[in-house]
Amino acid sequence: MKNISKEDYLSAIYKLRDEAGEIKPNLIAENLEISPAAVTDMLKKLSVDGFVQYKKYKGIKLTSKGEKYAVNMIRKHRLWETFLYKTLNMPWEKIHDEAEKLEHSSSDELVDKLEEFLNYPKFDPHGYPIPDKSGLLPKHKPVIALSELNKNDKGIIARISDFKSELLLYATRQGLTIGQKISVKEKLEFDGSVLIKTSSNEVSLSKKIASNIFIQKDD
Amino acid sequence: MKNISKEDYLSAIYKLRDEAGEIKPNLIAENLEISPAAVTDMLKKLSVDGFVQYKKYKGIKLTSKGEKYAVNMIRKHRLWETFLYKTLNMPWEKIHDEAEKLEHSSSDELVDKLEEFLNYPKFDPHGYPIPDKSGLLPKHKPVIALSELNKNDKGIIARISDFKSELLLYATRQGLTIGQKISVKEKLEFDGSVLIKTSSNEVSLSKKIASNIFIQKDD
DNA sequence: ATATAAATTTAAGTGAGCTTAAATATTAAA
DNA sequence: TTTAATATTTAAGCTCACTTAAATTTATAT
Repeated sequence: MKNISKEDYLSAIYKLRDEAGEIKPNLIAENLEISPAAVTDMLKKLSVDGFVQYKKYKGIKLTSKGEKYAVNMIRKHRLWETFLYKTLNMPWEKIHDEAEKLEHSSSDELVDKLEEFLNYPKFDPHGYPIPDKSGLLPKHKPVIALSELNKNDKGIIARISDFKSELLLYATRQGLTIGQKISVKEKLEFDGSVLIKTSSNEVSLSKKIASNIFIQKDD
Repeated sequence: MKNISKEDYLSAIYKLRDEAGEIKPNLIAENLEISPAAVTDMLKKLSVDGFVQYKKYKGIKLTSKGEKYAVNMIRKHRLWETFLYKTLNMPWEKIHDEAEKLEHSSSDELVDKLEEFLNYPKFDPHGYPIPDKSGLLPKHKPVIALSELNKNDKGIIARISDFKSELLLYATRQGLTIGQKISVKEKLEFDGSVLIKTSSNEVSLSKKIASNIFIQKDD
């Protein structure tokens, strides 16, 4: 039995909205690896507590209270990731899970001090923007999933989804890192997989993998 | 309803043995601020899991498995305290509670890296020894509670109990810090309170407070 | 438009870790 | 050594965040 807290629901909703746009209970369930029924349960509570707007079978939306709460969790998460990676030199693919735990165990005051110590970083090691104390995200150029690029498009890798360490390990082994220049050599209609060229070699990626790698496109 | 985990029980038992010698269920209950009945409950579980030796109405003892576990938690706690104090400059009296949360949310691997980053500190900010990776405590001169000293005894403050932030704040305001030289000017039979002299001034302390300050005595 | 599939909610039930109140064992005092 | 006080354990019950299974609503495909 997992013991996912309200905090996790709020972060998950926040992130899913960013990625998927609309938020469905099933998506949350998948994301947190719990049953859909548990999600329904919790949505009712979050609604009563004023964190989400929720109508049965209808949409889910963070209230401004919920939004604030979620952004703060995300902030903690990304600052901890940065600390683990930059300061402690922990491996890329392990910091997400570790930060996931730490974010629930640190006060705002602690995290503010941590931010100061890290010298106010703007992006975490996976390329995600870090909200500041007041919840504002740093300005950054728009990014687009690699799976959405077309043949001959070029750009640099700006972000790689961090929720699956397997993906990160794989990316590293293929030489795909944040900041790396890439171009799309080919895109298969058949299964949506793409062949891309990095500075050092060529890599073929499935559509699913490509959809978790985000590019800052050259214009 | 508090959600104290097994980890807390084991740390508490470990610390109480160090301080009080014998371990009574009631003491654990007080320490964790839960009912004695909850302690009985948990002791049974810890016993089944092989962390403590426990016989109804008889003593409580950590098994070597429980001991190992507890020392590891203490290690995490003290390293986090050191980090919060030295690296993040958090105030003395706040780091205990903060570390209490972090210790449950960090893997052994993370804490080993943290130790390395901190350059293998031997004592935490309150003067407690930090166990190394294999569970060994650094060698250190014996300490004795200030309440046990007699008139004209001299020594230096080696350790101050960290479980009550109020005590730490008070100590700081009185100029009592780790490493400070002190001597006992007077000790009242009446209530056990002591009058001590520091480098800068004279302070009167109740017996209770004096029993939470530990001295490395001059011989 | 209707049948089928998929998503969501409801209902009933579980285990962990607590609570209070009552019962029992141990310790201390008369 | 009996009695009273204190400590500990048992018993019953609560809440939380889950689960599975069944019921219901919504979406999709023919």
